[in-house]
Amino acid sequence: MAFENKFIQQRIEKVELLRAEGINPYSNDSRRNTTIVKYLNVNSDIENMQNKRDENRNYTVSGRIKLFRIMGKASFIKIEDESGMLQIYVTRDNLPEGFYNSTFKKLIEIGDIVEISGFPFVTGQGELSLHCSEFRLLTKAIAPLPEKFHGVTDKEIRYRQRYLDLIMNSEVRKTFQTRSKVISLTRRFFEDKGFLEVETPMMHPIAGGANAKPFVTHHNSLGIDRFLRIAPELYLKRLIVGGFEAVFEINRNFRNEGMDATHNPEFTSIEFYWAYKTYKDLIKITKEYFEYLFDHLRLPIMLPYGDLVINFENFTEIPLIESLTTIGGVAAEVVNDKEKIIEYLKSQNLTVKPGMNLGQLQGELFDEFVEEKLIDPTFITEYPVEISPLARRSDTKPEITERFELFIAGREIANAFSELNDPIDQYERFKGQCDAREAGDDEAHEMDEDFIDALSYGMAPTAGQGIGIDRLVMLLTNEHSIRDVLLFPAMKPLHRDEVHSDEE
RNA sequence: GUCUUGUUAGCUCAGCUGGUAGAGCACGUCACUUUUAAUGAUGUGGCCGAUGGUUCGAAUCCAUCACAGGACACCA
Repeated sequence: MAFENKFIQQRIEKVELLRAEGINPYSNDSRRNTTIVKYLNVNSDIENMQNKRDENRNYTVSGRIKLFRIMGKASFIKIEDESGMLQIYVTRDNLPEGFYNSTFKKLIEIGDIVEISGFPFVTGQGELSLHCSEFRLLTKAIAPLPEKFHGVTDKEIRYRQRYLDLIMNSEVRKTFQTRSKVISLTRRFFEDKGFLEVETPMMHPIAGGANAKPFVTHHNSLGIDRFLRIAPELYLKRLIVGGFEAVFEINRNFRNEGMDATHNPEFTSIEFYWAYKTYKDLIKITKEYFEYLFDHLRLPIMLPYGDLVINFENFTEIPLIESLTTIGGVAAEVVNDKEKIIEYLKSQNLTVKPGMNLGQLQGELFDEFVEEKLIDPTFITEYPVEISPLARRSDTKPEITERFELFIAGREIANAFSELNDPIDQYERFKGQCDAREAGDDEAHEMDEDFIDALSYGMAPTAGQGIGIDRLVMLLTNEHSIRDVLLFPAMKPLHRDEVHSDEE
């Protein structure tokens, strides 16, 4: 039941006492005329003044009370707004008769949002503060804040009640400010290159564009199911067919899979498609993009990430097959022989799913022996065609595709390729995926005949790329769980009986 | 999905081999007009995650479940 907690009860009584005194505990007429950081900057000259004060200046600031120190007839409190923290000096004799003793000391407390007017001065301890001459309550908090020193550290509380985390941990706010900047810079970078931002459907009749299981939702008036999109790829390519030559979309994808430190059911990506370009051009623009981000976010080229230091001037390129031997340490005679790969994987105590083709086995070798070793930014190129159902074949080596994935800190950050625009080849590859689906691979692509129709009208040679924004932000903010870069990460419901279940 | 660790006051945490539950902060009362997690005195505050079991007796031992963290498996 709401409000049953005894501390909350106590505070609700204070709300009633305030109302009885004619004070609105949820006032709506804020008169703030500066932020805390501006106040601190504008008044930084006070400490050089003779009395360390200037009673002719007057400012009104607002914020949440974070610390409350009563010392008889005077008090120090600290209030915090989005910009920073400020100390306020409150004395009985500078406030209306009786206010200090009966209202300020009794009914105002940590967590309340207040508005204070007064003049700047520097305390004996040397802290620039505000000498209060007018004190107003703006919003009463009836729930007590967590402990002032340790704050809230319980991850479950931090994720489920993110607002509390944000109140108590100012560095969390910084992470999300950085995230916002990354998205805004990404948008500006591509716009400046002439890309058009577009929005394509989130509800798909066929979930395509990636190997993943979709969420299903239902359209009542049509009486049909729809899939939450797993990727915008096939729609963006239809736009290239339609004549747009450079498009991008920054938004959510949904995948019906497990959750862990690097997976949330909904995640943000940018996908961009660029006509008359190849994956080689994408490598160039990707390097440029990182340079742009690092420049505008003022990040060091030698970026610390956990125990690692990543050198963002050391971008390298290596074909996948080559990486298996030079980085993965797999013998050269093994990597192109299906039977030898199976033998090798088994010798390393790895289970091999039956029925895998050569390309899939090479992918397995890469995942097992190479991926985690790619710390500095590495473009792995030339992917086997079997694991790249939407990518264009190399003109000289038809068994591989013009594709790369970018790895940083042992993790995939981007996936890109010259797009397959041969409608018949695309049709055959979809059919291959359908066979895999029949054989039990529930993440294989489905046939999308409308997309084949689109390609039949001719899509200019095009290169396309997707970048996982969440993982990119993790990297740039030195966070190691995707939940720490999502404001409201997916959590299981606390009480099963409060949610609908289709089990009965 | 598997393994593993955790869940005790609003928050941060103690609680040993089973014997009626503890601290700090917060909150209440008192003192204090330059403090820095202010200080001193004093008091209130608990369905020990849930359900079963073992036992004369369970926060503690056992089982099941829920949620969370970590690792592995799969994926981006």
